[in-house]
Amino acid sequence: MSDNIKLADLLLPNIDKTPDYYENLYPARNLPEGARVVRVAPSPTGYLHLGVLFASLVNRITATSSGGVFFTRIEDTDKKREVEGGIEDIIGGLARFGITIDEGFISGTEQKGDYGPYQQSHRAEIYQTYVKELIRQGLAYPCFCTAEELEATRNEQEAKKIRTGYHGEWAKHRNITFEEAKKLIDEGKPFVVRLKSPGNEDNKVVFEDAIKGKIEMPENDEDFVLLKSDGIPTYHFAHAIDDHLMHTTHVMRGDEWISSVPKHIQLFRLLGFKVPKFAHISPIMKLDGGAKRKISKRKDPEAAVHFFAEEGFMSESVIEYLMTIAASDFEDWRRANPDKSYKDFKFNLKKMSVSGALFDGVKLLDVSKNMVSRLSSGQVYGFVTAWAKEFDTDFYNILTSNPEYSKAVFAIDRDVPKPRKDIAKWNEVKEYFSYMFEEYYTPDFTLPENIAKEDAVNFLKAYSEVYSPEDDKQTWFNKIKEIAPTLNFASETKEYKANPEAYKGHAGDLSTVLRIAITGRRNTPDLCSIMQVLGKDKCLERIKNAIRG
RNA sequence: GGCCCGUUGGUCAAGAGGCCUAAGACACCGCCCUUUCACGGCGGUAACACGAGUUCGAAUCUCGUACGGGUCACCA
Repeated sequence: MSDNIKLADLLLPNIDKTPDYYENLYPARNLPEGARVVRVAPSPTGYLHLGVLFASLVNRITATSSGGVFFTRIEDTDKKREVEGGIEDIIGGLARFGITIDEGFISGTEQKGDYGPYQQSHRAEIYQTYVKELIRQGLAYPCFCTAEELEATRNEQEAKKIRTGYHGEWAKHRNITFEEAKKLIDEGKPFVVRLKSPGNEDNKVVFEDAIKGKIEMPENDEDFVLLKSDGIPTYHFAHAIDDHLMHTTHVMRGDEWISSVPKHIQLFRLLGFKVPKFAHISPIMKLDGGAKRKISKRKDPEAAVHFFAEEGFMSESVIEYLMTIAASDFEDWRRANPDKSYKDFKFNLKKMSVSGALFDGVKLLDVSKNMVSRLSSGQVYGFVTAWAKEFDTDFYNILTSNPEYSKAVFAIDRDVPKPRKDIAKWNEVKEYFSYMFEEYYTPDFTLPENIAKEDAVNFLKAYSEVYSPEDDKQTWFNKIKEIAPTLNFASETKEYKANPEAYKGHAGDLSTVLRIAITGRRNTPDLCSIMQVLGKDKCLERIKNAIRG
């Protein structure tokens, strides 16, 4: 028996399977030509982050566009950083944003698919089987260095201005013998398994990134860690094994991984795996002071996707906005296909930006206003109450105490050919329609400077005589026009503009008076509709109060 | 610092040697429409980081500089 094989048995005595076992267990997928198998592999270290949502979206539409598969995999190899409920938060969050998952974790607790388990902490035996094979082939070895020793090596390298890391002559245990290893093991010394890298820094590894194009980097010569001392793999190793066994065709992830690609390619080749295609997604940036930087969980509220729910953004609006960042041709497509789902958009990785986009909250607002404007009053009622139930129970109780009235309020200037585009998110609704609810209404009969108080009062008196809650828009305005001349106001705006000295104002000014009396504001949606919804009693009462001053 | 990547108006971006006197969207400004405000329509301000080179011709190719970003763990 060779030393390598003895070493492998010494290090991993309980592993009795061989890679062949798993190769047979997870056969190639039966998919049509061109179908892409992609995944998002979050680590449950916190809540769903905007960047993860974005990467998931890009993966999702890539799978959809190619008739492929999108799966999730939980990368929980770092138990120290794990957060309770993290899986549920992330996977559940994706679901709430309408990102459908074909395979892997489909909720916080359920997984489906033939290539699982989809959680790295449950795949230890698989990883160890492959590591054992690498050791047998002399491509991996145990390293007994302590954190202190590694630190000392680093300091020495820095002092000598040499490239830091565990490589070449600095790789202390690279040529450890079976006997030496056995002795240390018998002493109970912990160890990690490192790759015995055959790479040479002077060689170049070239790969074609589906987003960034051709990238050339020095070959990896670092004997990086494959298996940590707890027997769990590092990201690099788990990535190679999992994406091979799960038959991922395109690895699409954040571009912070680019610098690790030489390690990954080396691993795939050494293991005899087909190297997948890589697509590195640029991060969403944020302006901080004058500097652009990657959006950060710690500093930016909008980094946590939960922020958007609290603000009352529809998840569809956030997705729609993210699509405009993801694909430069998406907005053109949207104009041509206003009613289609973004899922019908033919996504092309080539249309992704090579550099990171600044998160533009103003643009999100615009996108969102357009989305909201397309909703019916019933839909708005559903969304607003769902939002208020969680974030504004007072408002929720008022809305649901009289659903028909609430819906009528939301129907104002809505269920019409050209709906208004005023509301972007649900937390604006209460303020926007505050005058429609007695609980929130604040009377304020402050008139514009060009209208005399006396005229306003006289107008309101005259108007309350002829007012009828049954009036349609035309009749409603005609009544104002009829009163206008009696107060020396022009009935028609054009008359007034042609001869402004002859009048005190025009009918439009009088409607403003009425508007202020009814709503306490100068600007509102259609006043006639507002008065119809408010009803006769309230209108008359508010007019009366205004007259009284 | 080493190694990668990037740099077109305030923002997102089109652009792959002549079609660029550089598209479109958001934002901003003006006008029109209009009972207010929105909507809508029309118009406007505003950009190829800098310097060399290749070429008849460069936003597009090459090199350098500057600036920005990423990465250098038993974290992902």
